[in-house]
Amino acid sequence: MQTILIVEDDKTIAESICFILEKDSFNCKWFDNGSDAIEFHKDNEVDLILLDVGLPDMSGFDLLRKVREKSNIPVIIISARDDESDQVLGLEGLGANAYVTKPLSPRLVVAHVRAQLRMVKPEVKSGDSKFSINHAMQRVVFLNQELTLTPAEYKILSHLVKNPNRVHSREYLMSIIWDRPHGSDIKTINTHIKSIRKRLHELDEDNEYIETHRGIGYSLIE
Amino acid sequence: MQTILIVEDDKTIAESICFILEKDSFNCKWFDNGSDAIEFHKDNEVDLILLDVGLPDMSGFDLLRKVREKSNIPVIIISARDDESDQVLGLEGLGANAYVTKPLSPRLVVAHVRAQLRMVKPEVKSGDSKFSINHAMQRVVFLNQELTLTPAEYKILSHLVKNPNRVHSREYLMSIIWDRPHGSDIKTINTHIKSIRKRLHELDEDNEYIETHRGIGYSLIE
DNA sequence: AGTTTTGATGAAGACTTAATGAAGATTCTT
DNA sequence: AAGAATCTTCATTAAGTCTTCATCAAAACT
Repeated sequence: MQTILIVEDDKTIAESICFILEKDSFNCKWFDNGSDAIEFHKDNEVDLILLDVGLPDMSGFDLLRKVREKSNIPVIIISARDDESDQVLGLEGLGANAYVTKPLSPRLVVAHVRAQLRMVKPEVKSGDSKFSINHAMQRVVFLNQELTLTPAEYKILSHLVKNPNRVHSREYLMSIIWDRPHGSDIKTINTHIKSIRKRLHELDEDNEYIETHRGIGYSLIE
Repeated sequence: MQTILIVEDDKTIAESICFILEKDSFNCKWFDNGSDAIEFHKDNEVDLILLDVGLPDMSGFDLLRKVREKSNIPVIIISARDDESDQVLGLEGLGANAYVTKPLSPRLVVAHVRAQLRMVKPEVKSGDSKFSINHAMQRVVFLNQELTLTPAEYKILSHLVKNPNRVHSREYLMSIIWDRPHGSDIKTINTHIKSIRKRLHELDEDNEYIETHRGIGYSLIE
């Protein structure tokens, strides 16, 4: 599932956008200020940012600048001002991907979100991976065998399989296990990874499929 | 050079947009009607389409539909109507990538064009740098090989790669390694640079990519 | 040339982070 | 409520990484 980060201080707007996004099966994360959003973006996997430039604590442009230091994900700027120089600055100077002006309907925002994401993930490659997912059975298939996994293991591994060759932070993997915030130790992930590795090694003891990225998290290599 | 196809029946607008695009070294091709544009698109390599939906001979939406039958290139819709359902139809239903409404300045249009093209070619290989960054894997790619780096090394090198040909002070590089102030010796950087150099020399022993600037810091040369 | 400053180098030790095995807590099932 | 499965925590061990230090080399300055 793709995660949309929405940075918007107007609660009503944020909520209605989130509502539609979540109905469209996006994972939506809302912040009403810039610094929390940056913090979240640092540790988590975010696929797109919806950014209101009028924030209480910092300019949306500053936030965008900070985000762009680290990543190239699509950013859609939402602005109350129809000011052209702002638009040019955002799009060209700071590397935003789209610029929409208020008033706007949530429906329209989602249309923009989809338009951007369509570009990023053009083809879902179903190559010759040793993994596949039997979604109906909640099973991960590895080397043509169905793995017996616990619910938490399934959630983690199926996510890794859907997004291989990509580092996933422990924080993010935690958020996959639970729907709601849950104050437990981040090291729990280590233990789950350990048991997933054990299961994989039962079928293929020669290869290591899950790679550790010290200080960050794990990735599945194809 | 990239070719932009502009479909717009207002000659003044088209010309001023073309003017700026060509100044920005795009190749710009203008049509004032849909059918000629489709004809051209069929036989030629086009990188982006700027499309006015109010055309004399056919609806811009029909044109978009026809284009989408065979290609996924970015399409920016220009519309005089600020009608929301049109926007949603264009973006979501027909797969446009952006939607801008008149009145608009050529400058702004070009900003949108650039924003779209940036996505298609995510890492601008400006010149053929031997470095690029695989952000998803938290790896620096050097001579098409992924480097195995420690967290500190990754932070330093990826920053150098993003800002090449530019001297970075040790103090600044320190601040990149840690989020919070950390009272350790500035010479630590020397050691990190040493190990980065070692890793680079394993793949290319003949060239020195990191230059020392006595009394200041280091830079990466392309 | 000699002195001083600054950087490079290699290696040791401190520190941080992850893997592991096992025990306790929780949840689910029967 | 008992039992099984699963999740989380904890202590220990292992591995990897960062920093420091001593020494050597290079450049800059007198």
